[in-house]
Amino acid sequence: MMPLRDALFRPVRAGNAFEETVERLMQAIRLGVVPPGERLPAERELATRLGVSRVTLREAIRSLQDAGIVESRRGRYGGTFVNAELPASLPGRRVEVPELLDALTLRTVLETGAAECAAGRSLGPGERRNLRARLAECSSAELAEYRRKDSRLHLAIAESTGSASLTGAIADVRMRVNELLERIPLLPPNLAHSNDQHELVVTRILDGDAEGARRAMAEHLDGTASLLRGFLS
Amino acid sequence: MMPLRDALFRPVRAGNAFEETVERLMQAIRLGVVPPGERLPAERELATRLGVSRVTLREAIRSLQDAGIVESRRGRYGGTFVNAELPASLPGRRVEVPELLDALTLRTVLETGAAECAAGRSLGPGERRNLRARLAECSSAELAEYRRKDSRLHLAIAESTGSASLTGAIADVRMRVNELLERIPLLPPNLAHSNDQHELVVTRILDGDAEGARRAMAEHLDGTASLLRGFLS
DNA sequence: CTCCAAAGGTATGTCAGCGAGCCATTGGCC
DNA sequence: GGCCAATGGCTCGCTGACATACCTTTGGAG
Repeated sequence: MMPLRDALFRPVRAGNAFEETVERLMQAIRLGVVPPGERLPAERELATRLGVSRVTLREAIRSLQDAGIVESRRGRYGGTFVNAELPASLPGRRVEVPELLDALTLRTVLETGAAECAAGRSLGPGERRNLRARLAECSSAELAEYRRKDSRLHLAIAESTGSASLTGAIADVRMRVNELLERIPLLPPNLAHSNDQHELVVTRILDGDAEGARRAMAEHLDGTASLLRGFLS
Repeated sequence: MMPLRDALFRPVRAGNAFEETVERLMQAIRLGVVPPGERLPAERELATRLGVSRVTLREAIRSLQDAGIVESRRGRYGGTFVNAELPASLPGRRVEVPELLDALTLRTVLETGAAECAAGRSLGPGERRNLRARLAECSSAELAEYRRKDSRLHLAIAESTGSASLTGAIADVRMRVNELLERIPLLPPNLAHSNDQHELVVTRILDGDAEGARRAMAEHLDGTASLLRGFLS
């Protein structure tokens, strides 16, 4: 049973401002939106965009520095840069099965919906190029960087729905699922299969085949979903 | 263009604790989860569930009292009750078109996905009864209470996916869309048509016809979506 | 009738988070 | 070589939010 009120009277805030800020920055880095070597926006601008004070943002950045994830340089053309070598993430807490199913359900709904929606729009040349570029990056990715490139492709698909809320929701759920995926091994055969599926999804989106894109995405997601259910139950 | 970074470096918090708490309470009331005449959870419990201090929760409740939405009674078996007669909501701010499309896109993805997912599960007798009850309530609703009963039915569908996150996301997006819908008139013919579509969606969910449930929900949502696009563009 | 449990109402001390301003460093431009 | 704009680094006072404790009201149980 999952009473409706539990879903509505859930916590208003996921954590304090500091924690949520760290979470956001990690999201941008782990999902490959700001790749290794690149610079985050300047503190003053980033603080404004995140709706957080510069002091709080700096505390968050500081904790990423301590974790070896970013480095800051002063002076003009300075800034905060994502390290080229990202440290392996620590194993998180134990995950309950209901929590897992919840995340997987939401992911399926959001990502299959996004694929269908993206295919149903008339994409601009920039968007089409973006999709193809992310697909190529993903195919040629090493094992160590695969999850990041994979997420980056999925986010590109989300982005091409034109809905910022949808994109944000997908980013959030991907963070939840990736945290779980990091506990199970990533094997080259899975990776090759995944690339084939990506190709199919992107092709159908570019062809405007909404129903086909949805089905291809559903099949793709089912792969990791059943892997996860197997490993964590 | 909707750069990916805009979707990720969005504000960490939608407002201060007080505002977000008011929003949550309004959500429960406007979406019909706590119907007129019923009692909210006790302050101490509600504050805990919302992850907010009792002082802040009380400020929020106070502002709902001032707006004539709830009333508080002291003593044992007292509490905070939703008023039987809810005041008409004030016309909100002007809405931009991109914001509208964003909300509608997200709604379509979430709700068609939820319908499909609900149909694909084996629902328990309680869930089946719940769906039928909400459907009946909706059919027999007066104009004034239609949006609330309608939302309550859609939330029951969301709930029967078993995913709390999905249910919460649907509640959020419905609040956004309802705010827009309140600016356009609700006519009896629309209402009758809507009821037919509801019936179709629920029937297909109960029959386990996932693809059909999705299509029926998509059609249902298209109705209000095109109405909205017409009125607000 | 009395008591008391459960609910709302109130007060207070503490701390996180904010805004604003200033300092320190750096590298390109003139 | 000197200037200066853009960046990170730092400080201080103010306010919102919180935890905690206590008070007041109410209606049923005994």
